[in-house]
Amino acid sequence: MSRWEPNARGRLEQAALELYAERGFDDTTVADIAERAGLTKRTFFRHFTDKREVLFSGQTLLAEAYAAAVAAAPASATPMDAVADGLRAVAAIVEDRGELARRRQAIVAANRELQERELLKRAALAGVIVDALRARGVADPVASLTAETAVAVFKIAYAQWSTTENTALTTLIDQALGQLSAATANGASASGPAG
Amino acid sequence: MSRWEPNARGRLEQAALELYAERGFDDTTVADIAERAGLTKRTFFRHFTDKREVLFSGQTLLAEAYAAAVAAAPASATPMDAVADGLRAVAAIVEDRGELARRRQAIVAANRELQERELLKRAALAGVIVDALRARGVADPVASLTAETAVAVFKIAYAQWSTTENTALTTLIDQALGQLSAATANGASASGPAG
DNA sequence: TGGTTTGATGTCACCTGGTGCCGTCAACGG
DNA sequence: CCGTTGACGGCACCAGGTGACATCAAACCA
Repeated sequence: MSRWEPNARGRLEQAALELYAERGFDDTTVADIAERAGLTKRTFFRHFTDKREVLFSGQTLLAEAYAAAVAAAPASATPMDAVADGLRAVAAIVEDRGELARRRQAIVAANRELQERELLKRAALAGVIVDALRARGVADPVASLTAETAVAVFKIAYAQWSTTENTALTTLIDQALGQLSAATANGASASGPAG
Repeated sequence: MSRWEPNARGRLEQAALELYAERGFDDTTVADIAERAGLTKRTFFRHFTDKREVLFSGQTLLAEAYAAAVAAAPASATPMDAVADGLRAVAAIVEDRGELARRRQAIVAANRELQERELLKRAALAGVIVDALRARGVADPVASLTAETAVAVFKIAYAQWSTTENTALTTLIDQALGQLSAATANGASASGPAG
C-alpha cells in the first residue's frame, strides 16, 4: 500500500475548484484547500507556484494544441487562416470539457486577481502562436499582429459562449472572424487621422 | 508650515521607480520605498492598493485621452478609424513622457508580476474603448473586436518603439494598422477550416 | 535478502504584502 | 476659542510564499 493517496495534484485542483466556488477566492486560504485535499500548505506550493495557478494548469494543453494546429495548416494558407485553424482546434477541446470550463469561468469572472492571471495565460498563448507563425515563415510584426488578433477573437467568442447557451464555440469563432475581417478591411487607413 | 512634506504620492512613485530600477522589483520591499520617500509602509498602502500599482497610476490618464479622441472622431469615421484616432492621441502623450515611459517599460519587462498588471491595465483600456465605441452606436461584438484589436496594435507598436530608436510611435502605429488591414482583408474566411 | 537511494510529503521558522484599528496633530471652519 | 477633518504614524495581525530539514514507503541494487 502506498504511503499517500495518489494524484495529490488532482485532489488539490479539485479542492480548490470546490472551495473557490463555495466561499469565493478571497475567503479561501491555501491551508483550507490543502486540508480538504488531505495535504499541507507546503505541498500545495510544491505543485503550484501560487494560489491562482491551481486554476490554470490546463492552459499548457491548449497552447500545445494550438501550436500543433497552426503548424499543420497547409502552406497555402494565409497567416490568419492558419491561426483560425488553431482557434477551432482549441475550441473543440474547450467544448469537450464544457462543464468544467464554465465552472472555472464563473470563478475567474468573480475575481480580479484571477482575471489578471487569465490575461497572462492569454498573453502566453499569443506568444506560442507567434512562434508557430514564425516557424511558417511569417515575419514580424505581421506574426505578432495576427497572433494578438486571434487571441482577441478567442476571448470574445469565449465570453459569448460562456454566458449564452446553445451556440457552439466554433460557430461563434467563425462569426467573430468574419466580423473582424469586415471591420478592418475598409476602415483603418494607415495614411492619417480620420478627422 | 505644513506638518508633512508635500506630494507624498509623487515621492512614493519616484522612490519606487528608483528602487525598482536599482535593485529590481522583487528585492525591493514596500518599507524600503516608504523609507526613501520619508514615509511609512502604512501610508504607501493608503496611496496605492498594492506594490505593483505604484507604477501604473498614469494609465487612467491615457484611458481618458483615448476615450475623448474616439468620441471626437467624425460621425463618418468607421469604428476602426475612430479607434485609430484614439491610438494616435495616446501615442502623442506617451511620446511626451518618453524617457519616463522607457524607464518604466524596462522595469516592467524585467518582472512577471508587473507584466501581469500591465495586461490588466491594457484590458481596462480595451473596456474604455468598447464603451466609447458603443456611445458612437457601434454594436457588439464589433465594438469589442475593434477595441481588442486596437489594443493589440498599440501593444505591438509600443514594443517596437521601446526597443528601437528614432522612429516615432505614431508612425509605428500607422504601419501596424496598415499591416493588420492587409493580414485580415484577404485571409480568415469565416466559412471553415483552411485545410 | 538486506542495504541504499530516491522522491513525495510533513514540520517549522521566517519574511513580506496587505489590512484594521487607534493615536496624533496641523489646518480649517464657525 | 473650540470642534472637526484629513493625512500620517504605530502596532498587531493574517495569509501568501519560501528555505531547510526530517520522515518513510518504494524502488533499485549488490
